[in-house]
Amino acid sequence: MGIVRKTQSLQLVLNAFNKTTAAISTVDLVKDLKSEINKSTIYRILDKLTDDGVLHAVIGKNGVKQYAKCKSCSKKEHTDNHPHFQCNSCGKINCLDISVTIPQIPNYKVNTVHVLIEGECSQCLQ
Amino acid sequence: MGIVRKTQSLQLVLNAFNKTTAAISTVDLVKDLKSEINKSTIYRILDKLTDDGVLHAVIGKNGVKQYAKCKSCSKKEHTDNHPHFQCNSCGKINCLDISVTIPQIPNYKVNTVHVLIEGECSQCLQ
DNA sequence: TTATATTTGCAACTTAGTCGCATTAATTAT
DNA sequence: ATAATTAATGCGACTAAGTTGCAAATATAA
Ligand SMILES: [Zn+2]
Ligand SMILES: [Zn+2]
Ligand SMILES: [Zn+2]
Ligand SMILES: [Zn+2]
Repeated sequence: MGIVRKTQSLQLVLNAFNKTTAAISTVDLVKDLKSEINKSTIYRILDKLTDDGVLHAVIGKNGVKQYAKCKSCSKKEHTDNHPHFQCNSCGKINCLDISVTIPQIPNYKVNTVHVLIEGECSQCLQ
Repeated sequence: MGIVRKTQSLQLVLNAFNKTTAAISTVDLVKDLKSEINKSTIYRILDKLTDDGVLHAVIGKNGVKQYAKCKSCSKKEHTDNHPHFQCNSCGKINCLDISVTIPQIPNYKVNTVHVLIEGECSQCLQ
């Protein structure tokens, strides 16, 4: 159930993600594109792009979902499993290129690990 | 702004958390106590218990907030910083007694690390 | 250009969470 | 024990995020 047709709405959404390396929250995206795209459409496009391995969702520290570009994922699977950093000052989330060691836990079968690091980003530190 | 008076509603909420080691979502708590406590009251009590270091909030994989008992926190600070495990089958979140190594990241000031491990819990593996 | 199937906009809806305010109940003082 | 004080509660109204069905629009294939 991914993207089939190259529509104007799709282009606008993709443009938004090409303007920044940071993740974008659905709410912000809906606000930014309010005059051009209906919110239902935005939600639907984000879902499809996630299915296609173009975007991945990140849950921020307050439980707010944001989306960011994938680097090496496909329709088949999201291989792109990395930690994220969220700044306490500006709120922005960025993907991190470091790897996480998946801990083993007795009696549990570990599947995926979500790591969200909180702090101050390079922009805000200056 | 923590708990000041020992009310019936407070007791009911505390009882709910004493019945299980797992985290409880606000929605479930509101449902379970619907006949006894108004939902506004539940939200307010959860906030206060969090301020008091009795409970801590955990954001689940879908961004849903859940609460779990703290082990060694106080009104002053939540020292209780540990990873959590969420089961893909039953959805339950449990606190983990393992420690996380906080990675250093160039140009960023790291403050807190949230680790959510997804997989199958011991109950569901049987 | 026409036919087709996907995508979109709209409106209505659901659900989580918040807020102000009058009432209730826990605690303190008498 | 009773009254006074003040925190906590219930209620209702509200906001905001996200979802859904369906008719109209638009991208693609024929
Ligand atoms: Zn920042
Ligand atoms: Zn990422
Ligand atoms: Zn389970
Ligand atoms: Zn915990």
